[in-house]
Amino acid sequence: MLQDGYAAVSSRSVAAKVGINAPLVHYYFPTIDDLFVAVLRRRADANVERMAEALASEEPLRAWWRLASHPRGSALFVELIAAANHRPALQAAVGDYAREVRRMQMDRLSSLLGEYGLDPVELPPALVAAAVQGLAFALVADQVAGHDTATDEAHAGMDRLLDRLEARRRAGSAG
Amino acid sequence: MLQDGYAAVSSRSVAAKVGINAPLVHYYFPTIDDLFVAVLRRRADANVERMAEALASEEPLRAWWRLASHPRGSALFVELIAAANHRPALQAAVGDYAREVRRMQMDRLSSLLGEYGLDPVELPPALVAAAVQGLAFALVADQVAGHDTATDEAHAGMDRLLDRLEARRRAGSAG
DNA sequence: GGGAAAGTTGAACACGTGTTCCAACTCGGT
DNA sequence: ACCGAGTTGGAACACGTGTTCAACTTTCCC
Repeated sequence: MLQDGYAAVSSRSVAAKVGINAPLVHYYFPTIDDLFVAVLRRRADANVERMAEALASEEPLRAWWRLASHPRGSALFVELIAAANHRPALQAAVGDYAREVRRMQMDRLSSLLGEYGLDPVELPPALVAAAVQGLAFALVADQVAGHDTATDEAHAGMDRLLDRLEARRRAGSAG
Repeated sequence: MLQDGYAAVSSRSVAAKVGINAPLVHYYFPTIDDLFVAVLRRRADANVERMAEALASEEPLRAWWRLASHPRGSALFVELIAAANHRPALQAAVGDYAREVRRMQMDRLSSLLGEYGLDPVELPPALVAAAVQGLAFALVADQVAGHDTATDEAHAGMDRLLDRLEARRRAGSAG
């Protein structure tokens, strides 16, 4: 799926990949949509867990960013989101997942922004959450597509920004 | 394409849409890839122009944001980017376009960040550009997919943030 | 061991796809 | 009138798709 895009996923192609034949994948996943939804759910559940850990960790923002900007993980979600475009069942599942994660992030941010020295009025949680996620997606998407859009610079800039923010939070909690 | 996703675009479907039949679309666009590339280029050229205007306008950041967060425009690009996944020719064209736009944005930002009272060291142009674009994409994508991820809140927050930034720039240029 | 349940397969159906070939048509210029 | 270039349409090819069906094999329980 990461190699050839979601469009290359068919009952026969995945059957060949795992050494069985087509009808058997329909035995386990009656519909191809079911297959996609299962893949999404598996990955989504794992990610919700990891996101919870990240947000509860020592350096929440950095951990969140590391998770969000992880190439393989995000690339798969990009693919699934694209596939969801014309697959209502998958689209609904993606929506559920997006809503859950977004809620987690916003809840945590509401108490976290102050610690990082950010004004929650100037930068509301909904905006920060969407920005972090969107930025990560943009960078990952450009990276996997091979577009040369200064992603290195952006990544480096984000790392430095995180250094400063996490330092500010440490200083605040210490003082 | 916006209704049914890029996967619904076939020689026959577009032929039916314009009241001709399939071989004729191959007469004009020998390959379906050519069709996609043509659509991309048309839209991309228009967008490059609009982006140039936006960046040169009275309130560059707000204009940029308005352009980037425009639902129909961005939704089409989301679709094209997804389609590009397994269409090398289209992918290359998307890359060219992304690179051009990103360069425009970064060039302008390098002289603009200071005017907005932002530190170009703390927030390098590459990061800001990717963030704006990524945020817009995330919001538009969630919106068109119907995911309820507090996009209203995020939009409102961004509007207020832009108000403050543009005000700051006005004040700076006046004083 | 027997029989039921679970698992697995080959063949096929109907369909939509990109694309090609060729015949037909339109239409402007001479 | 006619001819040639540009344009359009019908039919078809080979292919991959989702899915179903009936048959076969394996596994497991009694």
